[in-house]
Amino acid sequence: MKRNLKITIQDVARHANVSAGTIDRVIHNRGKVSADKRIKVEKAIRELNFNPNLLARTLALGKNFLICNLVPGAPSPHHYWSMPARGIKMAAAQYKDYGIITENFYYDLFDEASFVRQSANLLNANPDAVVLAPLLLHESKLFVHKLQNAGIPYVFIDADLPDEQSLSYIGPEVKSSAFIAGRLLNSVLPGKCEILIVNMVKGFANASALQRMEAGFRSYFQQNEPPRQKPVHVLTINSTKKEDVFRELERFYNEHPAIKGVFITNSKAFLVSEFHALHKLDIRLVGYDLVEENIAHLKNGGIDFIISHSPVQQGKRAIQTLFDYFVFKKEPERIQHVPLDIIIRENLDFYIRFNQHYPNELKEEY
Amino acid sequence: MKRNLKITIQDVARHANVSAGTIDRVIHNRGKVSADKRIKVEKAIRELNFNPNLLARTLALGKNFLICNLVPGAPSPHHYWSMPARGIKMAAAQYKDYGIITENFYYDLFDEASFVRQSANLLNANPDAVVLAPLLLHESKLFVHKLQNAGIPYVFIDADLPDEQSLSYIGPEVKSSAFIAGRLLNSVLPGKCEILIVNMVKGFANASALQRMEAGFRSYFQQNEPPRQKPVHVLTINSTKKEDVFRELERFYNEHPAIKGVFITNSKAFLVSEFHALHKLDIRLVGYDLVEENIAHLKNGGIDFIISHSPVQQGKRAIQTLFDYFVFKKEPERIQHVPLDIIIRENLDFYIRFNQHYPNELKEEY
DNA sequence: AATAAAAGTGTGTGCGCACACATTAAAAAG
DNA sequence: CTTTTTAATGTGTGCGCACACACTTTTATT
Repeated sequence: MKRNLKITIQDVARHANVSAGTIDRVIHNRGKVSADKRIKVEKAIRELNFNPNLLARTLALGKNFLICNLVPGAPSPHHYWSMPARGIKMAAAQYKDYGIITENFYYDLFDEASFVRQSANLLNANPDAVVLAPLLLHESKLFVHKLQNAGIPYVFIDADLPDEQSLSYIGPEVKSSAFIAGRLLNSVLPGKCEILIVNMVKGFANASALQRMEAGFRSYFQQNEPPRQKPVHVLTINSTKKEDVFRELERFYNEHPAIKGVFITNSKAFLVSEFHALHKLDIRLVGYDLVEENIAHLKNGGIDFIISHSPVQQGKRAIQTLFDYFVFKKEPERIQHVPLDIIIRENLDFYIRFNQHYPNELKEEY
Repeated sequence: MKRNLKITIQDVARHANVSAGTIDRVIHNRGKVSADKRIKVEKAIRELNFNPNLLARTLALGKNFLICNLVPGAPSPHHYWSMPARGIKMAAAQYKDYGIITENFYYDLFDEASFVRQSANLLNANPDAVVLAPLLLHESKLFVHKLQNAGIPYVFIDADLPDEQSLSYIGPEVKSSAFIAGRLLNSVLPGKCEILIVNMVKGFANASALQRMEAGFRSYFQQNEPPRQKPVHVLTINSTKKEDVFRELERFYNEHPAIKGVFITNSKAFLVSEFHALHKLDIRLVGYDLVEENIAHLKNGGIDFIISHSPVQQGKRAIQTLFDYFVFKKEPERIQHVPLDIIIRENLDFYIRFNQHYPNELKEEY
């Protein structure tokens, strides 16, 4: 516990034989500074390795930035969308003293009207930046254009709209992700069998992402090295309700008894796993997202692999990106692909513990 | 960009009809405060949801904490130990304004004397806390006891000494890690073949960790579900030099031609991969750590899986943990196991980009 | 040469907090 | 009922910075 030995503006001022104000002018190249003093100051800054104290700066500025998040609501704390929300919350806590304020607006994935409503509410809040999960294609585009007109910067998480002018996209490269799913699935499959992709969609969520996923997955089985080259079927179910899924699976499996591996393109792999358990089917499963139910089925062996797109990190990084953008004026990378984490029973617990439950969860006590 | 709407001590003071000084006394329960005022103040704090501004607090306190790190030196920027160092640097940059100062002391993994020397230097620096990679068992214990006597808290990264009183251990659970290695290796192996564990050790680094690794790895093959149950050999090479390794491998493979899978317990899997390439051997490989050479061999297919213990995160988390400990007086968890990340060719790039090269790398410009 | 207008520079205040100090009220001692 | 002691409370300063303002030089204008 030592006393401060930091270089301050005053130190630089003394060293350059000018006043603090001049240092300030040089740093922000505001106002008039004579050439010789400017040079002296720059020299002093270099020599002393002066680095402005971000704390003091933030305090003095007293500026606040309002970041509004428009993401799907999470019906329960174990729902997928509670994870990005958690990441956002963590980052918000971390940066709150720096003037970052966040406000969440939740919409219902299956209710376009709710998106429209909430996006209007969001605009009313007059944000400085927006974090958006653009899962409803059409509505998202309209909304984004409004942001564009209002000059409000925005970042996408989870899904990208490559044609739009977002500051950044933070999320997976779904094609590679699905390719990996193929590789993992194949590694636990016998040489000869058939494979199924299961889509569950209500409405027209993000059809293009689904297509890229399918393409990525298929491309693994189209290469004919070792024992790949398996028939790949697709089953699309217009619901995520258990009874609907079970009915459709039953029908499909009856017609295709050679299916030995299934790839589920959303976070509902556990439903398929339940079905397999019920009918004592020995079928291997790869799915997405570490939601509570998938965790359970990973543990009991019903699911072989889960690919996780670090949803918590996505939320966190979105806020960090905007923070850097505002405070450091740092232009972010247009695309920030998240890791494609391979989760199996054995590394599950470590992953969850380290990534989800980590601190900085605001401490209000002292 | 809004003006501040934060609750300050002054707000609380007005609301409770007392002066700022009294609020301060209540918050830090320092000095004398009458019962009724204390209650009023506490009520006001609750009602206004007052939260002290960490920035202002840090600024006012002007305290500095010196964290000294004693870790192996990295001969090149792609060496394994440059990664924890990077994490430390990142976290140090993040927290520098909060008064966290870090200083690094590097020792040579294969030179006990260097450890002793550097640990003495470190103590001279009079640190408030220490981050230690206790890879030299004996010397580390001696050193840690000195810290203990001096009342200096410390955390371990990468390896644990469970008997010591460290604030926290941040690193892998090696047994599970090796078990996963077994599972992954087996997934790319034919039903019938033999398996090899390769240890490369100079001196007696951390024999116990090696043993736990072996045990974890073996335990996978001792379960007799599907097609496990393979003979597991061990080859220990007292060197990491290419010629030594090649010679030993050649000798061993001649005697054991049925080897089809190898598990390398340190970060030198690429050496074995090179050997395989040279002799056109079709042998599958699992190893540790995303060092540059392993990355290359993952890409060219010579290595099938790399398990990564998030070395960058380890360094980062170590500093974060100490920061929370000092600033928030938060007692950390004794064990913080890092994720056991499974890296294959296809998720490699995403992993590296996202985890290693992320910003907050100090900005020294203006 | 006298004045006006820039250009260049220094000073002072406040951000929210911690802490030393000054002040006042109440209790103990005489 | 004073005087001391002690408990209770208020005030003022500084942390490092940004920014408004006042001030002093130059330079341009007539």
